[in-house]
Amino acid sequence: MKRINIKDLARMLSINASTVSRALADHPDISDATKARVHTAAKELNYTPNLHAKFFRQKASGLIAVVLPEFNMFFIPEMKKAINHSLEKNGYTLIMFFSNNSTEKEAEIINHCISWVVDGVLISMAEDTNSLNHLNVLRDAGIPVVLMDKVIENECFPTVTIDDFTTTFDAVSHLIHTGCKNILGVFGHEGLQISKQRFGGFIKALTANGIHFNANNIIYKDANFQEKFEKTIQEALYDGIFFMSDELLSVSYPTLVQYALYPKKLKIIAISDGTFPNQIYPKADYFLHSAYELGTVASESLMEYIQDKNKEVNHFKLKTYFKTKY
Amino acid sequence: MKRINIKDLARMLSINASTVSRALADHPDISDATKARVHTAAKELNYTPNLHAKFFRQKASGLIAVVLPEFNMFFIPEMKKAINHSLEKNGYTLIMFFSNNSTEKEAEIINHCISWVVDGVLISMAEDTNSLNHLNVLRDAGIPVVLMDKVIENECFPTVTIDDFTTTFDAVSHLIHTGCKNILGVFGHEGLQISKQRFGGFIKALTANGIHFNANNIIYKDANFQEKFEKTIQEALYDGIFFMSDELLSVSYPTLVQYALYPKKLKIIAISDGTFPNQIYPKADYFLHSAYELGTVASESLMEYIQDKNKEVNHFKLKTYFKTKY
DNA sequence: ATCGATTGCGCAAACGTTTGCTGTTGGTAA
DNA sequence: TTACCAACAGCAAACGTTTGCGCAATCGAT
Repeated sequence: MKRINIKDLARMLSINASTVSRALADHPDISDATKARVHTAAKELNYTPNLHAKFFRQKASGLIAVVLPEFNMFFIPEMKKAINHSLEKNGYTLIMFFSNNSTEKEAEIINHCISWVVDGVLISMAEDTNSLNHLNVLRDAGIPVVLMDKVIENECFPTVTIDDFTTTFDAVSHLIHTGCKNILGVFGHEGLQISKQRFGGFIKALTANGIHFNANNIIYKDANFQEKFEKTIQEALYDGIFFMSDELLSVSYPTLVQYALYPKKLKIIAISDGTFPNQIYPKADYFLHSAYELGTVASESLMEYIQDKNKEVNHFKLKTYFKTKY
Repeated sequence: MKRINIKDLARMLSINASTVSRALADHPDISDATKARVHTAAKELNYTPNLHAKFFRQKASGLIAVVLPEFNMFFIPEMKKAINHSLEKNGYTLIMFFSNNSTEKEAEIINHCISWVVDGVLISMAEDTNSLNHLNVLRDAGIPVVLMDKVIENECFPTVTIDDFTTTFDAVSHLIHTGCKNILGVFGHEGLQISKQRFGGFIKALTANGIHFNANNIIYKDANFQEKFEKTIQEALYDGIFFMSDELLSVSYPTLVQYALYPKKLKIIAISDGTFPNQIYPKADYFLHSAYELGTVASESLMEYIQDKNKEVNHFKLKTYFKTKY
């Protein structure tokens, strides 16, 4: 069945296409009577606008691209909800892209964003991305960008993150203050800036409390993390473990229970949005890194940059909250 | 900075826009020399095509819409990966929409798909959707649709699911054969067809094994599921629990451990893609409902319907596999 | 040398929508 | 009455890309 368009409607109502367009857009130039006629006809004939034609003509799409390293089960769903909520409120539509933690793919996607004529971009960087040069095309095209969560500190693009250093410092200090002396820090991909920041906080917490740090105190995520983790916890007698993320906690947890370490023999604390710590028992302590809050702040911030293209670049650090069981 | 388009390129190279277009598309009519000139110029000047103009002109977008009830942490990420993988292989691009389990929103999205000029739709229905009438607009527009996972059985639209009845029957039978006599079945939203199907298999398994069924043997998910579950497991002495999904297992699990029921006092089995059962210890038994396989089959099936619009409607039931710990 | 086929490119229309401008009414104030 | 303004709707161009068609030049076979 042929798809019906504005011209068809116009012909059938014996009015001009421009009138139909304006009527559908509730333009003040059009009388209520005409608007009513148009709307009923549109409903009747099941008219659906062609968005590509619309975006094409308007030279704007109302689309906001969200570029993420992976479609992770943790963090991402909540963050996406938050972003979507605040975008919809402002009349924008979200469109998601995944880089699969590949810098090249990330660069491709960014060019793709221009092809999509997006009005703004929210991005969380891939693991091994260590430069922001591939974002310059967006700046050149006048498309605002906000980096979030997995970012690279810089002068050009605004960022929204948690205070990685301080949060980790606080989390590890908490372990120490509750009696832990031999702490293992479990970190994400070594190249990530957030890993480095959090590692910094980790070290600082140890040294500030007079605990000597050595290589046994730390493990990074890599291809065969599970085995490495299993080996590690058998080698030394840890009394506390810090997990940099929900994901790391979730893959490590079964091993901890299997070796009867948790909850009896050691304490754990994580930086987490609270998902996994509440899916186990006893529930784990964590510093709440709210995915929802991060998504909200990042997208609202982006809205501001869209409205005021000259708004000065700033860097937002979200607060984190200590959450304990019960 | 002004965005550069095909006409700009054409002007600068003193050739026609159509030649540029064909050169970029690697059309055989264009000489290799010209193609080279065009490509280098395009790269040089950072040309990015305007997709909306392209899709608009072509009257096709290469877009496949995936409509899902929610951005769940279970199942969805894997399924999305599978779909994306097979779509990209075929030159299509995935675009996701979420209905938030609202039938109205679902209908909205479906109209939106037409506006997006998508070439096909993969859809998993919202909880309370009980008719497929809102899909007719797609059929009228000649856009192929494949229902997956959370479907409604029908004659018009192809479906891809697991064999809910049999899988549940097998899962519950497994509990019984390993000695369980008082089994609780935990099901999703009561309105969902998959809940009904799985419930059917549940009953059948009980009665086939001479176990009398009563209201205490079953609990459906609703707003305050957690409390209901907690109350339920205290009231009767279950020796086995069947969970219809990963999600239900994950929200129930802490309670089971808290009351020291799992793993000592009862067995559990779930229909799951294996995520959560492997995030706990001891790992839970489950019937593998492979999200990846479902995504793959559904999208490949959709490709076929796109290629052959007259392909007969069929209903695919995926096999499930029993998975035990270790 | 002739004819037909092929190669390489240009011309112009078309896709559906929006929007600046123009024009026609009818009403109101001077 | 004249002049002006508001309300409403039509005209036509424009957005960037693709594509059917046409045409000239070149090639190969006879």
